[in-house]
Amino acid sequence: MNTLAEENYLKAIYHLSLSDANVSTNQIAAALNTKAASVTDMLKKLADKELINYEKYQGVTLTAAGEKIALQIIRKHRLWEYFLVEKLNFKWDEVHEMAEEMEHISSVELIDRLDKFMDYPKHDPHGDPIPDRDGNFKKHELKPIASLAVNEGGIISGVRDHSATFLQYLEKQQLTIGKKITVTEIIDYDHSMILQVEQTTIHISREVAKNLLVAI
Amino acid sequence: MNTLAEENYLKAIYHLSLSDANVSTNQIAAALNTKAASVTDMLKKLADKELINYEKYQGVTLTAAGEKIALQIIRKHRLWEYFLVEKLNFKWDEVHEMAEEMEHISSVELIDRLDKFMDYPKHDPHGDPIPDRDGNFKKHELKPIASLAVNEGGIISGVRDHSATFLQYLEKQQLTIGKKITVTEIIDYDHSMILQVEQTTIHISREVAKNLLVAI
DNA sequence: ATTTATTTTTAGACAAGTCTAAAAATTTTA
DNA sequence: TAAAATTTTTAGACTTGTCTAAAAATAAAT
Repeated sequence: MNTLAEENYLKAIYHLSLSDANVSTNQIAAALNTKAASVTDMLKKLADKELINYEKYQGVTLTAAGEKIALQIIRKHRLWEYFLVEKLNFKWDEVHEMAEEMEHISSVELIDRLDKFMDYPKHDPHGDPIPDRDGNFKKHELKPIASLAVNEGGIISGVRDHSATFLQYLEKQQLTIGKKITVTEIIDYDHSMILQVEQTTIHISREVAKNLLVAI
Repeated sequence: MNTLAEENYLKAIYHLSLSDANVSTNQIAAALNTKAASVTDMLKKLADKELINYEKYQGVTLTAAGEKIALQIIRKHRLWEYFLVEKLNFKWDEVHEMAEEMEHISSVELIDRLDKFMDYPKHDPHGDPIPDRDGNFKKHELKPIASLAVNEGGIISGVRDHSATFLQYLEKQQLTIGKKITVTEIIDYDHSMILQVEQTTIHISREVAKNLLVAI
């Protein structure tokens, strides 16, 4: 089995790979709040285990084996988040830290039974897709509200920023997963947007619009 | 906070304290499957943190602070075991290893909500009492079936041996928590016992009788 | 196309937790 | 109660994962 640190590296590399095919040492250091030297040490270990493809100074990619492990950890993280929100009534901005611990519980049988217990949810409380036991999931085609034009709209289905402060802001504005929104106006000056959400009108900054995702 | 190793030591010392007031280095080493030298090292650390009372060669006891931590870990272990059996349908002989990992999830809020979710169970699947959030529980007065005389009986309410093989044996014989038993005969030769359990008669060895507990 | 800046790696060190081997303390036995 | 056996502790070493400081490689800029 892999250590906790190894699992966290694989997960970080997976997430970073979504934006950049080749992930750099510094990116990983920033993501894991550690130093580049420590990252280099760990990359050697992961390469020895053939979980990543690594050549000095060239950054890394996950091997098939590494990606499989990363997806299993992400599956566990998201299923536990769903559990915490749907069964234990935590709010969506409270569950990340707990799930960071719970994702390292090793039993596969446990997570499969948890999945069944909750009736095989497809998305976590933030709208992120939950991989099935084989690591498969269909990555939903979401776009930031910032990319919409006036009179376009969609269903709020995910966030780009998972920070508690952003989630709390969305909660307060009732901009939660599943709500239907339409862009009614875009302010030239600062690219802020005015949305129609059910009966109410909400004004959001470009910053928010870039981090809130809708399905068309 | 405490490391995983520290938590495991405190828990082991707590359990060993139930039989012997002063717990020896070797007892701890045996319980944790480690070496006496390693135990000595850890005892120094725990003593520095004032979680145990330790004097060289004299064995250890938990301080109030140490016992509080031990009871919190035991609370978590038993609540997760209950969850695994009652919600995820694991069998009582399958849950120990998983709970050993889950008991180290740190959030207190999480465990309190889990407790509420399951409607505040009083005992885990093996009959062991679950401490409340303040560490309080009433230790049930159980006695081994081996201590009963002919025509005495009681309700099966706990086990002394928690091994999977013993639990599987009990399951197969239908000697499970809650069953009412009566001793109908004790064999002089080997002290084995014949029990009446509902409609059936079961013959158990003295070994089994010593490890199966009843409430009178 | 060199110099400058940035990124990455190497080298050496440290803390936590473990080990083996040997010394010290305690307990048992004769 | 002195020798033998057992238990516990000390001493020194190893592994994992981390760090800082400095060297090497790569990228950017004049």
